[in-house]
Parts: sequence; C-alpha cells; structure tokens
Amino acid sequence: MTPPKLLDEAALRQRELHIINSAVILIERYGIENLTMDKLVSVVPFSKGTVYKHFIGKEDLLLAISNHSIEVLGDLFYRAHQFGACTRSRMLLLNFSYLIYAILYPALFQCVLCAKSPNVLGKSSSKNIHEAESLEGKLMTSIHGIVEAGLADGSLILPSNMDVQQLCFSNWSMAYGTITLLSGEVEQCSGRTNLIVERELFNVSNLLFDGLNWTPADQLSNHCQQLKLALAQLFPDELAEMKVKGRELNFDSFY
Amino acid sequence: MTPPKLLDEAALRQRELHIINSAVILIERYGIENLTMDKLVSVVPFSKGTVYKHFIGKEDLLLAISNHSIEVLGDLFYRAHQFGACTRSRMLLLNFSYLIYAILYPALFQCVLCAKSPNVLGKSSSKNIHEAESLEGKLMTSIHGIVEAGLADGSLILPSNMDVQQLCFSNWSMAYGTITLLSGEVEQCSGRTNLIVERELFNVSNLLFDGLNWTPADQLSNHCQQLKLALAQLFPDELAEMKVKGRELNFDSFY
DNA sequence: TTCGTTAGTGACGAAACGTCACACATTAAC
DNA sequence: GTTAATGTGTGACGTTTCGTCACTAACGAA
Repeated sequence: MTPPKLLDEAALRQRELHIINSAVILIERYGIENLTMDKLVSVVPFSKGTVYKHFIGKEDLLLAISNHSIEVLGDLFYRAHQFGACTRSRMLLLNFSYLIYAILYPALFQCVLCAKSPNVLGKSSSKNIHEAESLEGKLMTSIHGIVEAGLADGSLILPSNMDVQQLCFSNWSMAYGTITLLSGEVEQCSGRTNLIVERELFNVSNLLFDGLNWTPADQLSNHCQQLKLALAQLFPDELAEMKVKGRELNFDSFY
Repeated sequence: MTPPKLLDEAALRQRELHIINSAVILIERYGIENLTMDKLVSVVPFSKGTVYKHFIGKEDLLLAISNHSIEVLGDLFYRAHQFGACTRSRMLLLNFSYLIYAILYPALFQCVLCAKSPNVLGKSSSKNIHEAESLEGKLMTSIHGIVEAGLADGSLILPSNMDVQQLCFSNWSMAYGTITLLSGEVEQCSGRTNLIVERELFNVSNLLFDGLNWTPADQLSNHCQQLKLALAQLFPDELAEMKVKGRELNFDSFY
C-alpha cells in the first residue's frame, strides 16, 4: 500500500505564510505582547489543530516570523552589497538599510529581537532554529562581501590583530546596538531625548570606519549628501513607504 | 480617626528584596521562560495577595528585578569611572565591567534585556518605569564622567559634529551590541564560533577610540596587559567569583 | 464500494494569571 | 476590656491561554 501524498509542499508553504502574515497583522495592531494563539486561530481560516501542525507552539511561530523577517532584511542587505559605490559607502548604506528596515517594519524587527530570547529559542522546533542560523549566515555574507571587496581594492586594510569575521562583527554589533537602542521599538527610556537614530548611526559608523582607516574618508558633508542620494537610488520603494508612514529619514539635523 | 501606619518602609523594602531574590534564584535554576507567579509564591513565605501588593503583575516584577540589576551594574561602572588611570583606559575598563557583569550575573543581565521589551514595559507600574529611567541615567553619568575628564585633560577631542551625549552613546551602543550578541545569554546561533566576546569587545572598543583619536593609543599588547592588571585591581572579588564559576576572562587568544 | 491513510476539527484538561471576599491584626476611643 | 475602624494577609476561584487528542471528513487504491 503506497501512502498517498495528498498535500503538496507549495500549498503547505502558502498556508504557513498566510498564518504568518495574519500573525504579523495582529502584532501590528495589538502589540506582540497581546498575540495569543486563540486570537490568531479566530482570524485565520484554519483550526487550531492545523495551526499547531505548522508550528509546535507560540514561540515556534514567533521564530518563524523572525525567519521570514530576516529574509526581507537579507534582500535589503544584498542590494546594498552590490551597489555601485566605494566599499566604505556601501557598508554605510548597508547599515542604513538595517535602519530603514527597523523603522519600516517595526513589528518584524521586534519579532527578530524577541526571537533571540531564550524564552523563544528554548521552545522552538529545531527545524526553525536551524533555518534561523542559516538565514543569519546569509545576512553575514553581504557584509563579508563588502569587506572582502574593500580588502581587495586596498581601501581597507585588515588590522593586524583581527580577521575578516571579527571586522564584520564589529560593524554588525555597532549597528545592532545603535538601532536596537534608538529605533524606538524597544521602548525608550532615559535621557535620550536628544539622540536621533539616523544621525547617531551615521556618526558611529564613521567613527568605526575611521578607526579602521577605511578610505576614502570623505569630508563629512559630502559623505552625508552622497548617502542621501545613494539611498534614494537603492531603496526608492522603501523610502516612499516611509514617506507614507510619515517617518522619513532626517538628514538635516546632522550638524 | 488617624489611619494607623502599621508597616514601615524598611520592612516593605526588605520583603520586596526577598521576593526579588527568590525570583532570581528561580530564574537561575529554571530559566526566565519558566518563571511563574505560582512557583514564586510557593517558594516565598508570603501569599499571592501579598506578592501582588508589591508588583502589579509578573512583568512589573521583571522590571523590578531589572532595576535592581542595574543598580549592581551601576556600582561596577562607578568603580571603573573613578579608577586611577588615563581616560581611555577607564572607558575600556568600564566596557569590560559591563562584560564581567553579563557573564557573572547572566540571570540579571537577561532580566535587563527582557525588561526592555514592550511586553514588559507595557504591563509595568509607572513607579518602576520611572525608576528604570532614573537608574539608567545614573549609569550614563559614569560614562559621561569619563568623557568629560578626557575632554578636560585634552586626551579626547570632541568631533566637530558630535556632542558629549552622542559620544557617550556611541560607546554605549557599541558595548551593548557586542555583549548582547556574544555574551551567550541571548542564545547564540550562526557562525560565531570563532568570536570570543572579550577579544571582540577589546577590538571594537579600541577601533572606536582610535576613530576618536582618543590618546594615548598605546601599542596593543601593552594596552591589553594594562587592562588585565587594572581589572585585577578594580574587580578582584568579581574576578574571583568568575574563577569559581569556571568562566575566567581569556586574554591569551587576543593575537 | 470498501478499506486504509492522511488532513482537519474544536472540545477539553492543564496551567498560569490576577482578583476578591474574607479572616486576622493593630490601634484608638470609650 | 470592649468595640469600632482601618490596615494587612490569605488562598480559593474565575478567567484566559495554551496545547492535545479523540474523532470526523476527505481522498486514493484495490
């Protein structure tokens, strides 16, 4: 007796996306802290049992959303990576693509942050955990690519005590810290009233690049103007979406 | 009829600390994801109603733990701030005190990270939220102090397009990102197998300081040796505790 | 048509949260 | 000492959410 295959991969995948999208909408509307499986089930044209066929639990669902989000981010990174500009500019663009992402898709960004907590990882399927690892690796390849290009054309020289991975991580952790603390999705507290995330990201990035002697270390006003133009070229749709949302990047307050 | 005051502040505060400490022990043993109010109540010599007199809910308790943790961290920062060394070294020491804290008190560090999520802040009492703001401000004063000292003695010059707060934030976000991503408490995923948190923190800090032209930019091996000695002087108890835990800072793999 | 397998369902039990009606303690007044 | 009034402490209980599982429906092969 041959076990019949009734459901194809594609349909399953599509249903999974449907559930994920519905969950994201709920998160956008009511906040991630109020997402419950019962609410999700009531919104989705499937029963609880079916939803639990796809995700072993609420946390597994969150991780799946996070993975989906990282794919979106990966696309932005890739575009920055292959843009036609000097390597230092491209890395700056990549950092700003991260910021655009955090501002434009706050719910997704939040899911990614939440998915890093042991709370979530500890209760997720190994399948999704592995996928998360793989996807994050993908993100890193864009960063690696820019660094390698910089090393190749001599605009960047590896510090004697660091390898490529460490250098990539420096940039990543810096951008991560800045955006996480200032993007406003992690609710803001103390005296940060005068900090503007786009300006600080610009400053911190350039400080790091200067520390690396990454050339060309343009005059700052040039650099900023250049960034503005490149972003308009690289992420026209995203910038338009931001305009609709009423949260445009503000480059005027830089000096 | 004068309303009688039966309970003094001190007793209340002491009981609150008792509850907080019990919760921390539960988190250390079973993980933050498995902390439940029922378990906590069963461990503590008070009833549920009493516990809920102190904290309006589970999230409020987490924020209270976070606040308590930030006090501990504030002490480490303060010691780094007033150490007798050049300002650049002191900032590096401060960053490392942050790392020591994250390694030594993983449960506390985790609570602080969790408390930043809207999940928690959205359900906490305004009293604790305000306290969180105030405490974080306190942390910042140690960082500010070092920067101001550097500016005063000329070892650090403010970049033309940045103010003191922005400069402080640069260091903070950088250290935050590095330690958060690598300290191992936020569960690690992808190809970070070759990254060693103490080494990367050292590198990223120095890159940032170099970008700022923060003097003296010692020869690296010197700087590292100096760091090791200063840490032993500043945080002898903490380093001893780390030894007991079997997780000593490893300075040998730096080059 | 029948049988075996797979997909889908939603009622249900377990677990956790937070509340509240009540009990107990303390002080003030007489 | 008794009573009244208010502060403090309790844990059983109602509610919400989670995740399961016994059952039904749908489908394909024989």
